[in-house]
Amino acid sequence: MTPAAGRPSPPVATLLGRCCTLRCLAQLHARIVRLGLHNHHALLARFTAACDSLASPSVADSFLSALPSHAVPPSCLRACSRVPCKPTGSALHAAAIRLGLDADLFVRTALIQFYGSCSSAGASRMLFDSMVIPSEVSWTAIIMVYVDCGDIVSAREIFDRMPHRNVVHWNAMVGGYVKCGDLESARRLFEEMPQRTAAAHTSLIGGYAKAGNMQVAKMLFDKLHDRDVFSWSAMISGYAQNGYPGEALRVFKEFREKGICPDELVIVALMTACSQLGNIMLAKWIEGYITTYSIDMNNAHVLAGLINMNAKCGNMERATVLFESMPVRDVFSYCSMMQGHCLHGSANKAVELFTRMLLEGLSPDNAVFTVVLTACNHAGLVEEGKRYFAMMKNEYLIMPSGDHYACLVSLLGRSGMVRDAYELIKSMPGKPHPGSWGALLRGCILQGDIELGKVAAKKLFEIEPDNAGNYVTLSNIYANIDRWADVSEVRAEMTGKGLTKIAGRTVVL
DNA sequence: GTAGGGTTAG
Repeated sequence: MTPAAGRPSPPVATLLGRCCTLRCLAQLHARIVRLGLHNHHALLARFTAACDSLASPSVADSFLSALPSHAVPPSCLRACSRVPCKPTGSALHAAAIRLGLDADLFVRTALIQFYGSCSSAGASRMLFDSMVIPSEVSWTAIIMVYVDCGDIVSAREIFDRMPHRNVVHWNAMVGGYVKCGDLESARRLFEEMPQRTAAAHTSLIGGYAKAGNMQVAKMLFDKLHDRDVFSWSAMISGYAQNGYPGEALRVFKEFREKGICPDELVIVALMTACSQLGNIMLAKWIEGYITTYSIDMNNAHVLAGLINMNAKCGNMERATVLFESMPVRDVFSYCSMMQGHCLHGSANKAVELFTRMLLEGLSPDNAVFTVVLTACNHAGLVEEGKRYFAMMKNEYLIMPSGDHYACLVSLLGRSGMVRDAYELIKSMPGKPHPGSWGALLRGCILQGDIELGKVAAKKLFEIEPDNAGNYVTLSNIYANIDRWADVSEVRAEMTGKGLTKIAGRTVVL
């Protein structure tokens, strides 16, 4: 019995299922060819599935000539769409034409998706238009191509001229409106649906949640009876995203009572809520919960969430273990770690991490600079603070925001350099920033610079006329040096404007 | 053998 005619050698087939690196895939490919199994259908299906899961256009490319089969182009094209890799995808297209496979429905649909993924909606459309009878999936593909490139009008035109629409088409169109932020149209189309699916329902919930409208999101959720893990996670993350961690937790509790198996996204949403609460017991419980349900801890979102949650909840040891275990650290994980150190009084460690991040060749973004400047401020590192501020502007070409300025002003002010801080504020472009003037005022109080403090306070009265706290702060400055006449004057001005100090709020000097 | 919904950090 020749190998090609016989059953595939079990080891190869089994190994393909387990294959998780390109190197392994290449070795298996060599073995397939050596054993003459490259025309074996079942084996090819496994091979292309492995190509698919590894999203490897280069593998697809190099194996193309050796594997002329119907099964290859669609899965390889999917790999090219995911990256996306236009040269290889186009080469596959050419090969498909050469092999006479380009009219195949699966190949054609994969090509429509591929050109869409590399922003060539026009090419997708030409391929679609030349189809005699597009499959249902081809219709979805062309709608999604237009949705993804933001051309909702063309998507709708296609949708309207469809001879037959199935639920997936409706879902895609409703989801398209949600994606482009047109909730009105999404809602209208949703109401027109012959069957309102959980998928369309969940799209809408996500859209309203993203727009910050949790009332409508909740109303839609209450109406949805066949809730699945998607709809629950949309609600939990909606509440968490909008700063209602308590509500998020409440919904999660309800979710648990239903006995539905959580997935990575539910966990990510839950961790967002926990980070806001800073509840270390809850954080520990969540990690246990993750293990119970075999959630993928190596999932980038899960890992980032875990690091962030532990850092925010004060478990820096755990956060550090997770951070160091990452095969490749990114800007986000660095940012979470730096923030955690900053929050828990180890500003110097945050600054150390920043320098390590630069050594690793990562490019800090504006959020990272906010954290590192905050850290310098906490630790009183004047020289470093000035240096990073200049680095941000000159090396990374990031325009400093009001918050960046406020950090540096605060740092200078607290270190006795109130006049420098004042010069810095005066050099700020744009509208006067209350945070920076407030930081200057606090610096003046610390340094006992009454004259400059008055300037800062006056400026704050101007830009925040309704903020009673500024008046209180200025009157406290006078009170500290026994200038009671000035205290009464400021108080009188404040009450004259109808402002009263908010009960329970104290300004810590 | 293909398609549609929910994704973290400031």
